[in-house]
Amino acid sequence: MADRHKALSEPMRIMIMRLLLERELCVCEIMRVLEVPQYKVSKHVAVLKQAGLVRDWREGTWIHYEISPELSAEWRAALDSMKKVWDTSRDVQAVLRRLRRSVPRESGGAMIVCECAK
Amino acid sequence: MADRHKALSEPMRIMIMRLLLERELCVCEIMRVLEVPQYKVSKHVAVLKQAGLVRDWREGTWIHYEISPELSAEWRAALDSMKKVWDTSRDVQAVLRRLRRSVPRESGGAMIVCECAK
DNA sequence: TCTCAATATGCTTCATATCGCATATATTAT
DNA sequence: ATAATATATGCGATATGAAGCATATTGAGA
Repeated sequence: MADRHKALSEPMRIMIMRLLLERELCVCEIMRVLEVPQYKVSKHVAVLKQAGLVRDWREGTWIHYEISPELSAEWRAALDSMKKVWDTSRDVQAVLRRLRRSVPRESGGAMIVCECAK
Repeated sequence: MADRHKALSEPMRIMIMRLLLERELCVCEIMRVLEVPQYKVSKHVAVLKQAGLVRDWREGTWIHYEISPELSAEWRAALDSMKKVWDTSRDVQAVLRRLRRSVPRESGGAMIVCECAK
């Protein structure tokens, strides 16, 4: 139980959870919305999975993540309350806007450019 | 915001928060209910205070802690949801029972015995 | 003022977490 | 089989956090 709270005690993981509360996403989408390197997303998402907060499944070459459908009613309600807390943050709002803009493809840079958000 | 979640990511601090959701308590009551040394309670409670989750005030020689009355409506609701999650834990239930039994005074041991719960 | 109870804090040690980077794995397409 | 994309993972370095113990602070009372 404390493990789940610990998983939720990291800014980037909070962001990821908030995004997944919006809709399921693959790793490359998350990295582009948050503008962070791939290994960070993979690792943080692994912590959330380990805590039983999210679930993943594979579709071809990429992997999707979503809020675990096996969460108890109590946890679902708690996440819903936390969502309202998180949404009072400017940073969270900004990231949600980026998500809704379908994440326009990055031009250059050192980051890998994926094609999953067709 | 992540600081508050971080403050809530520690088992003992979750316990303390749950106790304070029941009623305000002084440090010596908390240490006897949880059966932990004084310095631990002081330190953990300091983290909660630093995160703005609790407030303290002095009454003579002892110091009382309570859930901060300045929390936003969102945070209040979130704590209430978390409370329901926490209450599904056997450990939490056991501690709550100990609290309701007015914390019978410890006989001996290395711990300081306080008199605050007259 | 001296003592004691209640609480806080400084310091060291040990464990855990995160970052950054490189590399490994898996899947699809050629 | 080879190449390329998407994702995961192992490792070293650094940072953060908690435990334990000793000590400091504060207030009440003799």
